Amino acid sequence: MRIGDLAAATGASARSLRYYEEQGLLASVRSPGGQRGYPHAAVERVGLIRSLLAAGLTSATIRDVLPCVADESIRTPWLADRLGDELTRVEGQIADLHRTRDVLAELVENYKINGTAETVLSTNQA
Amino acid sequence: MRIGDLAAATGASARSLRYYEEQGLLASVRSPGGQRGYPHAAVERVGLIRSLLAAGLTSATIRDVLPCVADESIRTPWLADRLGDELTRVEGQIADLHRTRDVLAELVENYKINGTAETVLSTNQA
DNA sequence: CTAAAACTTGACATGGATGTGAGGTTCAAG
DNA sequence: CTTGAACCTCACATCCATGTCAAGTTTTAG
Repeated sequence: MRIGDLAAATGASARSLRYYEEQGLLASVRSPGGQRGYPHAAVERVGLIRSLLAAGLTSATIRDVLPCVADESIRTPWLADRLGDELTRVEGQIADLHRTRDVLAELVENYKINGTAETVLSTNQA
Repeated sequence: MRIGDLAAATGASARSLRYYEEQGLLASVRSPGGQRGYPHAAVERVGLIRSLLAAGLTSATIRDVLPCVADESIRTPWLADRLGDELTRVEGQIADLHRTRDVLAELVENYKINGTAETVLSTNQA
């Protein structure tokens, strides 16, 4: 598939797909004329990339952590640690987000009951 | 308390606190000489602001959504919707993050077992 | 009174992913 | 062959919370 198709299939802009490639996250084979071609599996790959980006991983981190693309498996224990760290970070992020959600829910509640939102708004540490 | 104290108490930089004020998120009373003073409750307030920022709300949104600071209660139904939207968004974000966490966990697992991470890496839609 | 620490405003810099536009090439279809 | 859509590369713009630096003022402690 060509870049436009992949963009349509993933929701990522063509610009972003080129960027992912530039960052070493996504491979493509070029047509004789120089245009990018992607295997069908690229759709999932892009989904993964976007998820990780949305989770706050930086493209450099993703490159380190994501298997292959370029030079397959430089499996250092350092890398394993890295992965673990990111996992921990994301889990913390989820916990924080949970608290934030509760705060928002509380706001919504107070909003409904009286119109004055007597915000208690406790328990948050960024 | 003065800005330095609040910064120390919250982990936010003085720069950020001034920015929050500039954006209408945080109030202060000025000393005769023009320096900012905060009530004790500001600590919690800043915590809340930071949580919401971390959750991806923009400072403009927070201003809209957070009770008072400036003109208390312009309680339009529009605002209630807004709040609800953000709540929904954050909940979606949590769900996505959950999936991402699982993916990361999978990576870590594969990493431990064999050294080759045969990434299946399914089920993600940004 | 004085020096140091803390604060003030203002402006410019940063990062990271993405948008955007120019100017040119390739591809698919008539 | 021709045309228009899709693509290419480069480069600069944007967003938004923060960092950072400069030059000046206020506060606090000695």
